[in-house]
Amino acid sequence: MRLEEAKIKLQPMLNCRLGELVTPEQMTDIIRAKGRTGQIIESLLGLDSTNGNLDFVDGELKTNKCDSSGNPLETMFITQISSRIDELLEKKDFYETLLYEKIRNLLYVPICKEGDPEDWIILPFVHVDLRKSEYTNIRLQIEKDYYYICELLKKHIETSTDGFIHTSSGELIQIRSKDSKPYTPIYSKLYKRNVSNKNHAFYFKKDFMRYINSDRY
DNA sequence: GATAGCGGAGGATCCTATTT
DNA sequence: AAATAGGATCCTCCGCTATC
Repeated sequence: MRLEEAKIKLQPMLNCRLGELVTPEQMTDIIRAKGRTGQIIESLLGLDSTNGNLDFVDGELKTNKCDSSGNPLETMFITQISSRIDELLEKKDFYETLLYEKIRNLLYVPICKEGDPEDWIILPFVHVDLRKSEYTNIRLQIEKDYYYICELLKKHIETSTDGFIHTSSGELIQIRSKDSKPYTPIYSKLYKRNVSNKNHAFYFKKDFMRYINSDRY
């Protein structure tokens, strides 16, 4: 499925309560299973999830917890880094990274999660295509953030007391821990040792969502 | 050739300490 | 006291290997 097709399918669901769209059974455990809402949206769109790294053939879907005005209440997960740590430490070209592939063409769907799950609302989405000229500034800022974060990671590995990486932030994106027990340590071939006892991931900071919200559909 | 089960990627949010 | 930063944690899905 292409991203544009998903926009059309999503259109009638905007401003709908979750209770109107799915059964109570589908909402079971939705609080504890943090990613459930995202998976529900995927299934409502009819995504087959057999698409390699991306949700769409040409882009990615992200949902995030918001208040009723669409203000983001959390940072937004992008992708884990454990298997690609050395690419980052070598400052691989931004446009060749999985990070860029994941965020290049993004359908951002804020979900207002005030009240009971059946009353949660799918808010109007934002389509962020970083290749378009209107997003040039944001793209360049993220590129800048990326190289800066790569530098911070190296600095942490070489100078922190535990020799591990720690939260590394730019203006719009950051890397911080992301794992569950049992942890997956991050091993660097470059340094020939573990550079973290648990996995980490790229996240969008809230400022990214605030920025793109200014042109919500 | 099936099926179980394990590990890592993917769906995210929660919690506590620190800063403002 | 409220907001942000930094770290921790939760569930699901899927592919690969081990085992049937």
